[in-house]
This record gives sequence, structure tokens and C-alpha cells, in this order.
Amino acid sequence: MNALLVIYRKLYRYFGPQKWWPGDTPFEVAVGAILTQSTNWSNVENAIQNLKNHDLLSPHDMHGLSGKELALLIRPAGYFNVKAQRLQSFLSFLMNDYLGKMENMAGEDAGRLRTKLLRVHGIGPETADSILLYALDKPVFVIDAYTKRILSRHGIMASGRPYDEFQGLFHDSVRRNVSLYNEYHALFVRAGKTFCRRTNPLCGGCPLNDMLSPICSESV
DNA sequence: TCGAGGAACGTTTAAGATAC
DNA sequence: GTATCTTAAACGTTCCTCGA
Repeated sequence: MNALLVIYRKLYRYFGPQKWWPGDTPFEVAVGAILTQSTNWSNVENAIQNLKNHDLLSPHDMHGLSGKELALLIRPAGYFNVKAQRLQSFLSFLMNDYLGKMENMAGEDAGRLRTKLLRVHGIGPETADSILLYALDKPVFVIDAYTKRILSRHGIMASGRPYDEFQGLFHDSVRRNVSLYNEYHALFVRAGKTFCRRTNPLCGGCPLNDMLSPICSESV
């Protein structure tokens, strides 16, 4: 069995199912994917709750807001001015190309849609892949800082390698399956927060402890 | 002209320092 | 030993600068 499947089984056995991503609709998930850039999820929840409280969490309503109004509502998520611009770019894309309907977007081929998403201002690889996987059920693996840190500390791939190289590793060795990719990425986040922390990693209690690379102590 | 590298953005969090 | 305060680093992406 390849190392990535071993890691998945160990993490799943230890943490159990994570049931990601929180969000009532694909649109809410997409908004969350943009808002969660560079911040923790609890801040994103506050921002989304603000939008819900004002009954504005829909493509049409949000598209009608000014940048200032939007920034004020999403303030708890941090980088609010930057993220307001990014949300507006995404909303314009959604309205213009898919008539404001996430289900129209979901009908697009995954590869083509990813290319289009990456052309939207403010959407990079991780955000695009989060939208594809969690909002639109496309079998695309999401690579984040936790994934890179865990793989590099276990000698599977150096942390400095490009995003696409990490993703290719998963696409080549783990069968393309939405629920599997969903669960696996969520387990990486859980393990990264619980054990494989940036500073002072808790390798002793980690379920992946027996797979540690000799360069575990390397700063990543 | 193109690619690489670094700064900037706003907030949280962990770690270290200080006071009591 | 505990509580409080301060500081530095991290997070993902865009944009600008610099060198080849």
C-alpha cells in the first residue's frame, strides 16, 4: 500500500470522520473558501453569520452591495478590504458566466472550471480547489499549509515544492473520489492543528509518529 | 520579456517577558 | 505560580521590483 493511503488510514482510525465542509449551500461554501484565506474558521463563521443576519447571503444580494458595505459585513474574517474585492470578483464571475447559479457552475468540466477560477482576481490554487471539491463535488485534492508540513516532515515531499506537484502526488496515488478527498484533507487539517504544529510539534502522541522522517525537526 | 523573490494586506495565536 | 502584556510569526494571494 502506498504511503499516502497508510497516512489516511492512520488518521481516519485516530480522528474518525470529520464531516467537512460546514455550509448550508454551495454558494455559502464558496464564500467561506474565499473568507477563510489567512484566517481561522471561527472568524469566517462570524462574517457569514453577519451576512445571514442581514439576509444577504445570496449571489444576487451580495452582488448588489458596494465594496465598503461588503467589507463592513465581512470584517470579522480579517483582510476585509482585500477580501471584499475578491468576493466581488467572484460574484461578477458567477453572475456573468453562470447567471448567478452555482448549479450552472457545477455543470462545467472540472479542469476547464479550475482554469477559469484561477483567472478570477483573488482566487489562487487552494481557494479554487476548495470551491471545486467542497462546493461543487469535483474530485480535486486541496493542498494547504498543513498538508505540505505533514508530508515534508514525513519525508514524502519537500515543503518548497510547487502546489501542483503536491496535488499531482495525490491525484496519481489516491483514487479520484470526492468523499475520500474531502475526508482526507479535513484529516490533514485536524492532524496539523493537533499534532503537527508549526512550532513544538507533538510527535509523541501523533498517529503518524512511526512514519517520521529523520528530518522531522526541520522547520517547515 | 519573463520568472523569482519579497512586501503588503488584517487578524489570530503562540511564545516570551514582566509584574504581582 | 499565575495573570497580564508584548512581540513575532503565520495564513493565501496579488502586485511590484529586480535581475537574467
